[in-house]
Amino acid sequence: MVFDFFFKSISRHIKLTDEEIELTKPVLRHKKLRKRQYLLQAGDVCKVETFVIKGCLRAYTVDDKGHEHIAMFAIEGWWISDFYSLLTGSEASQNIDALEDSEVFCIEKTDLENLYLQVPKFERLFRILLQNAFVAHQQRILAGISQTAEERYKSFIGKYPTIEQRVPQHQIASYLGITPETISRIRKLR
Amino acid sequence: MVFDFFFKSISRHIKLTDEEIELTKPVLRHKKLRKRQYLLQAGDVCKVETFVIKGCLRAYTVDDKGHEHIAMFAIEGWWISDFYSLLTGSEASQNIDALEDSEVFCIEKTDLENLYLQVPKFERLFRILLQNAFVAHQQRILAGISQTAEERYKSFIGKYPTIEQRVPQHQIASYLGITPETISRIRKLR
DNA sequence: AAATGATCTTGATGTAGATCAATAAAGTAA
DNA sequence: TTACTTTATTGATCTACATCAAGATCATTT
Repeated sequence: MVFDFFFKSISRHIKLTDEEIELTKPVLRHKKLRKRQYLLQAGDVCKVETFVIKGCLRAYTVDDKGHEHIAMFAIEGWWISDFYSLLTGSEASQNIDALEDSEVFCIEKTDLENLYLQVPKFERLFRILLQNAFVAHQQRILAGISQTAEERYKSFIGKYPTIEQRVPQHQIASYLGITPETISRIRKLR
Repeated sequence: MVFDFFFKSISRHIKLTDEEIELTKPVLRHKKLRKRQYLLQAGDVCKVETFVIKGCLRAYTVDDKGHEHIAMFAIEGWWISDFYSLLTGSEASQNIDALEDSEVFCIEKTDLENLYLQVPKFERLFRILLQNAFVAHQQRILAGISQTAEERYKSFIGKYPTIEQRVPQHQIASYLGITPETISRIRKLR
């Protein structure tokens, strides 16, 4: 059953009763995405928070020179959205698309807000997830301002070996703020 | 009264009843810091989340070459801690100190966790603050991987004019991941 | 008031990593 | 099977920014 992975995932942080599980199911919209398919395009408004059941997605901006800059990857068990757009209702600056054939659950913003009230444990869940994101973000920022390209690349591999194996190197380059050529050269020297 | 600024600040996000305010007051430990005084030193465990009433603090790491890298500033109304250390109880990698004579409220981790249960609105408050931090962090990350030193500096000035006026330029350089010399040169060309 | 330290500026030089370009290899589609 | 696209590699060159060093200005302490 598609729900199983979702509830097993969140059980790491909150324990739901059977009734709470039943309250939650209706707000989860199951969706399949083919490789390269957009979940969100810059300029549209991001209406949903998305949980990845299977596959791999990315959120990224495109600058005026046409270069992509990856804000985040999301694999099984992770959440993804253009959070600013979702929060404020403004146009998304980020695109989100699938790097592999994927399956996700989408939750409408309003449904999520109702869920916070009906099942306050979700308020706790998202606080915890946001706490973890805070730490990860801060480490990424500090890495960006204090480490060399090589250090950041090696640390990425150490932290996210799964992602490194699944996504093309130039995507990782774009996440780290370096060029694919530089990654290639780092790899050559062992 | 020192409490006033605190409750006025958080009222932007949550409305507390008088009873809830009285429940909250006892966990706020008022503290004065002199310029350069440490609130936390790397290696110690961060036990408190801190609200800035007055003044300006910074959280930063020091690398093996002795260079400082500023994770965040905090002025009036902002919160600061080594969040990873606070969360996990591990040794702090960050130092926190005062850039000006300052006044703060410290909340013990355990007190905060009790507060989440006694006054669930605090769960909501911190979820909201963490949401805002998420957005700010992501913007800072994308700036770091997609913009030049000049673009990041100008955008910093636009976003945090107060901090730019209060804090020495080399601190801002250290926050942006550039050298003080480069900032000086950027400023010279208008 | 003198002394010490912090901050900012300016110039000379060095370098990590970007850019550009060409090729090869691997995937995917017709 | 061929054709087309995506991905990775390698070399040559360029540049944004760091590093090093010296001097000037400003603030803080005694």
